[in-house]
Amino acid sequence: METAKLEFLRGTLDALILKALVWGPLHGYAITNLIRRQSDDALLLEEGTLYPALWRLESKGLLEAEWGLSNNNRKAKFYRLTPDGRRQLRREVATWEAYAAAVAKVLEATQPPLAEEIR
Amino acid sequence: METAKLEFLRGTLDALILKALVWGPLHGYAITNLIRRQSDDALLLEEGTLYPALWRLESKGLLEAEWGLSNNNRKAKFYRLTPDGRRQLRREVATWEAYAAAVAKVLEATQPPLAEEIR
DNA sequence: CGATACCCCTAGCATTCCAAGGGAAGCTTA
DNA sequence: TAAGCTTCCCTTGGAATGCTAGGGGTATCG
Repeated sequence: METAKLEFLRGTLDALILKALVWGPLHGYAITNLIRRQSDDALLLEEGTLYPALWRLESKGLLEAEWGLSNNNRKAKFYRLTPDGRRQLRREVATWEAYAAAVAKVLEATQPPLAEEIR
Repeated sequence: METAKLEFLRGTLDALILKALVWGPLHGYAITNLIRRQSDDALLLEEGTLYPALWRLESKGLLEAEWGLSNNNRKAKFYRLTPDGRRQLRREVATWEAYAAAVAKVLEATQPPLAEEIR
C-alpha cells in the first residue's frame, strides 16, 4: 500500500499515540495498526516516525515502557499511559479541536469579512 | 496580545493564505487580519511565518504580487490568486478535510477496535 | 526453504514555524 | 515638535520533527 504523505501529522502525532494507549498498553506495531484501523486507513505511521515519537513521549514521562510478549509470542515493548500522559492527552485533544474549528471557520467561510475589519 | 502557539499550522498555512485571497487581492498585513478575524482571534500569523510563506507560494506560481497603495495610502504589496492557486486551494481544502476527519475518528473514538483487528 | 508478517531501532535530511531582530512612513497626542 | 503607536515589509538563525533509507532479528506459512 502506498503510504500517504501526512504533512499535517506535526502537532497531532503525540495526541494520536496517547489516544491509542487509552484502551490499554500496546506495543509499537499495534499502535500503528490501531491508528490505521480507527482512521479507516487514512493515517499510516512510518516506523521512522513512530519510534522516535514513542521515545520522546517516554522521556517526557507521558508513557512508560516494559518488555513483554505479543500475542504471537514475540518479544515486544509495551507502552502504557502515565497519569501525566492522560492529562496531556486531554489537553492536546482540546487544543486540536479548537484549532480544527478555527481552520474550518476560515476555509469554509462563504463571505469575506467587512473591509474595515481587516483594514 | 499573546500570540498563540500554532504547531499545527504546518500543512494548513498555505490553504489559509490561499483562501484569504479568494475574496480579492490583499497585502500581507491584511491577510493576517483576515485570518485572525475569520477565526475569531484563534489564528495569529507571525510575520516571520507569513512572509516566507507568501514568497513560497509566489515562487510556485500560486500567487502573483504587485506593489500598490493601501487604504491608508501606504506602499503595500498586493497578492492575488492565480488560476493554479485556485486549483491548489481546492485540493488543499479537500486534503485538510479528509485529514481532520481521520484524526477526529481516532481522537473521538469511544471504543477500541477489536483486538484481532490490530493484532 | 523462501517469502511474508511481525517487531525494534537509528542517522541524516528537509521542511518550516517561530523568535528576534531591522527599517520606513504616517498618524495621534501631549 | 517630540514621542509613540500603527501600519507595512523583510531577513536570519535556531529548533523541532516527520520522512527516507537503512539496519537487525524472530516466527510462521506455503
